[in-house]
Amino acid sequence: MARKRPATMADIAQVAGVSRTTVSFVLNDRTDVMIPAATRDRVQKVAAGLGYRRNAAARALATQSSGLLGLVTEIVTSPFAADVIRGAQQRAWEQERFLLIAPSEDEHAMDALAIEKLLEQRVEGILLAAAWHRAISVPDAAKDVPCVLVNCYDEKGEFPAVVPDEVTGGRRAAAALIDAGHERIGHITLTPGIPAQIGRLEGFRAELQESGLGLDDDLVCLGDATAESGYLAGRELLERADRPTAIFCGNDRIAMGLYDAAKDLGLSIPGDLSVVGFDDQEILAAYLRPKLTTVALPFAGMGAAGVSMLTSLTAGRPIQDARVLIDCPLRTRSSVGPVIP
Amino acid sequence: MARKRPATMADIAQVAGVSRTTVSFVLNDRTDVMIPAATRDRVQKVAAGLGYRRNAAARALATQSSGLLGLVTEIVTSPFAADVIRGAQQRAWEQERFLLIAPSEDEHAMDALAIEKLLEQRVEGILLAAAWHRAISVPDAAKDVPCVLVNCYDEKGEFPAVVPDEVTGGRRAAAALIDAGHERIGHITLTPGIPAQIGRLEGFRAELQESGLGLDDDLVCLGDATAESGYLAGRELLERADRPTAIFCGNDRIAMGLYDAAKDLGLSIPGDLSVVGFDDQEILAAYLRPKLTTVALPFAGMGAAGVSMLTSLTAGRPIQDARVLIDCPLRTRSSVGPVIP
DNA sequence: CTGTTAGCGCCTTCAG
DNA sequence: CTGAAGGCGCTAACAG
Repeated sequence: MARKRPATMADIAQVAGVSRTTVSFVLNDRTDVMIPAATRDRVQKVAAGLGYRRNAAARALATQSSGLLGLVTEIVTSPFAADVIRGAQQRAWEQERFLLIAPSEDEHAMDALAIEKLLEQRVEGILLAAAWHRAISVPDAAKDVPCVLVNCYDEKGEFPAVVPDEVTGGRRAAAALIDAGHERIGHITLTPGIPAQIGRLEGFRAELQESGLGLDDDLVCLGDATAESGYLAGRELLERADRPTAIFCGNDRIAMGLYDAAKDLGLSIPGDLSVVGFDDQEILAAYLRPKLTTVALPFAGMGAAGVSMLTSLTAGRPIQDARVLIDCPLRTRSSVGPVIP
Repeated sequence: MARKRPATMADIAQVAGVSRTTVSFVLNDRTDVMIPAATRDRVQKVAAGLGYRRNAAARALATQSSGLLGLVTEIVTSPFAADVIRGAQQRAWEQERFLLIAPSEDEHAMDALAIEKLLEQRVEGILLAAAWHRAISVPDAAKDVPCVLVNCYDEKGEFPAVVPDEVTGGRRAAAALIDAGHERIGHITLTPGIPAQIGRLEGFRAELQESGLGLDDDLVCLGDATAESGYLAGRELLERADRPTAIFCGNDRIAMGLYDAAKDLGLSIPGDLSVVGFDDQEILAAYLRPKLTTVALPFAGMGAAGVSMLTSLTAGRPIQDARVLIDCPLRTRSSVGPVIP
């Protein structure tokens, strides 16, 4: 292990026989100052020779800017958090910034402690990401730097937020079913009252309305985001004499339960029943048999968008929209088929 | 947005009417120096009043220690990377350190660029995590700080590494099947030659051997880690007159393919065939029907263990084992049943 | 016990 | 074009 003290700019200056200023200029590629190519070259050679590596802390101290971004998220409990991290991380890396992650355990408040720690590191901006689309309360400390909400929003609307476009997602689901010729289409909802449930249903209903079909409220069953509820609601809907030929599920887990219900009733998918889910839970949706057609919740995209907004803000560029809706595209697989009379 | 310059120790000193040293002492809770409770209190009050927040960069510069740990991983391409991050992140947080993540895209060399960037941030140690258990070549730069390998190892064995105990995992799978009374047990391997394939088969074979059953080489089919290969190998094994009553799959994806093969042949699981997988891919294993009994690959645990090793090293404490094996526990679900003659 | 004094490594006016 | 000098916020000897 190399034990020797890392080379500093001063070392380079000494060896190259120039001043620290000159070294700084060439190492930072400052084009505004003219430095003879010869000097420039020599400095660079010496730097490389000494194995010079810039010291981020020193630079941060001097420039008063760390190049760090903070991300607070429920990393320990939510599998979705990982995707947000991935997207945010990737975008941050592209922008030559590092992402500092701090875990949040509090459903309600996005731990103030996490934010505090991030602020000590002098992050230039903070991303608060929720595992599921909802309203959160933001600790005051978050106001000390630009702050963007991901997959959540504050009641007062004080912070810019990037959230999934649930409504359009719902429309997409409906459209897929309508396009396949279905007319009796049911829906199993998520837990009543949460933004995802409201938005998805709203879009779903709107699309049906506009297509002239309309939504029969009788075909809307309340669920609660679990496979269990999907199974139960599925049985209920499918055991009716005039059962729907297609069902839009509030999420993929519900769809999974519905698959089981259909199986138990001897109904085949998509022959007897077409199904559309929501979330596109990686492995689940792709591995159900038949593969589930579903609307994707682009967590990585939201993370990336959040970082972009943040860097705009930290650069002093004001944000265009206070609320960015991220599109939820349809992932067509094999659970939707034509109506078979 | 609070625009005013953050308070510094000097500010506190001035307001509290003491020297910066004193402030530093009380704020760092240094017990080795005796400071009157009164002074201590006053300083703390002033600090709180001013909304003081320590400046990590300044401290890092002064102490020559950043409190940062680096993690290089294939975050963009591998879903497993997320678990390593989760485990590492959590452990790092517990130890009051931040984790800096840098993406690796190179299968072979764990990008030197990522390491370079991490070193610029003066991370105190680096974790190199691979998406699948294998040998990697480590860039020289990694030697500038303590470095631990996760889910991989270097050929020369120069770096401490934490890897899954594939062999014991293979034994666990065999034991589960043996305990259920199976005697004709087959195996569909991973891609031949990789550590996981070798280790799992070795453990599997050893356990069978020791139990007196032994492994019939005829019942070992070569696969390649995909569901496709699982299906094909599955058909081959199951169409035999003396088909095995149980099969251990090199991983969960293979098991999924095997499920399909069994289904196509009209064989029920676990009635006609017992199956054990490997990896415990979250959603997949838990959601296959019937749920898959499998051996877990504890990525989060490896990440956490890696961080612990790293902090030991950075603290100057030499590492006990150069190679730590992380246990792969059996996750018992519903795909293993008794032999039905 | 507390204050004074140097740096840590880098950036940035300001002169020469 | 290049050098000298000061400061970013904090820690750590070393005196008083």
